[in-house]
Amino acid sequence: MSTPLHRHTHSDEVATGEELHDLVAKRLTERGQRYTSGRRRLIEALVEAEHPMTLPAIVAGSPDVAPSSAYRNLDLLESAGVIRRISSGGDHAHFELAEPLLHHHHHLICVDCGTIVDIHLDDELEDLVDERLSKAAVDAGFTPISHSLDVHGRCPTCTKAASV
Amino acid sequence: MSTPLHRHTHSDEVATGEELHDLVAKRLTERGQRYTSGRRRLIEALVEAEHPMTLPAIVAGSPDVAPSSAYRNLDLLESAGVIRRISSGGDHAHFELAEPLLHHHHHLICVDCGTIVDIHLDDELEDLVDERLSKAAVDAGFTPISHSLDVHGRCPTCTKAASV
DNA sequence: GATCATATTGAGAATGATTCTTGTTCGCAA
DNA sequence: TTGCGAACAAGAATCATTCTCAATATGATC
Repeated sequence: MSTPLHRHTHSDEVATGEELHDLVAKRLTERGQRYTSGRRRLIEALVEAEHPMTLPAIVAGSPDVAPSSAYRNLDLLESAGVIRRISSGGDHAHFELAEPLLHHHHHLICVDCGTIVDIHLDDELEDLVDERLSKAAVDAGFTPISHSLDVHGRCPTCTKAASV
Repeated sequence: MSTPLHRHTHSDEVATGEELHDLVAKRLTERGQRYTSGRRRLIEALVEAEHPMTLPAIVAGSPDVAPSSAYRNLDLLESAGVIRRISSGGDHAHFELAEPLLHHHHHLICVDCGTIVDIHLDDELEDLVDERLSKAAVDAGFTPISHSLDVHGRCPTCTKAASV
């Protein structure tokens, strides 16, 4: 027995533009919470960046976002399932849009500077990995929710810097 | 082109007992550092636990280890490649023995309590994943070093607690 | 559109994990 | 032994994160 950890989303299923914000609003409303302008600015920062960002980076790029609110709202958006926290990249956690808003994908993480870049695996391999991991989890008594697959290495910039 | 990220280790290649400590000592000596009793206590705690541990857990279990020394030495052992830091599990980072001292493996991480349990995939799948990830990394200009594969879910205890 | 109850905000204080500092101790080599 | 540098431990300092609370914005209801 092995329940799939996720359903692969295809290009046309990923929300974009106003549609994306509607989906976020819906998620929050369902939980009795509001999609305020502050929260929207956080989501917009993540959409525009097109790669996972740290909290300081988001705050630095959006002058109207107070740090204390950023911490609070990033937590809230995470527990609403709208964004995802990635803890492996260096000092700070990185945030990205969660799966219905973005394709299922994995990460290249630079061990030197912490930069994170998205990568995709083909569906076939993804399904295989998914199935095996679910099985292993269930065998250990765990209830699987999702999986993450990271490659640790050096980004182009740090690779050059290291070879000097 | 895709360089393997790691070589699979087999049972008989994993160092145990005194052999393991010799290997750690060698790694440190190569870097002009000593394998002191304090550092040895940390390694022993990780060997005995048989699963990744947080720093507070290690300190709590080894009365003679001062927190400030634990931080310092865990960092040092990590940069010597003897232990590995896992950042995804809850508030605190977890530590485990690094690969030549332990088989290549992956983790089940409880989203509620942060507990981490090791799992293994068969070599065939492992090689396939490895190859595809390396290719993706190289295509993006990254120099791959290792990969990690985590399943996020609920441990048996927290699964029960959640269903009440 | 005015009012109300409540969710949300943001500035700064409080917390708490991690890192630094310092004087002391230890380990290795001569 | 003796000496030198590495390593140690206790506590101070730092800094990211969380908490507090008065002010504000929001959406529902009239």
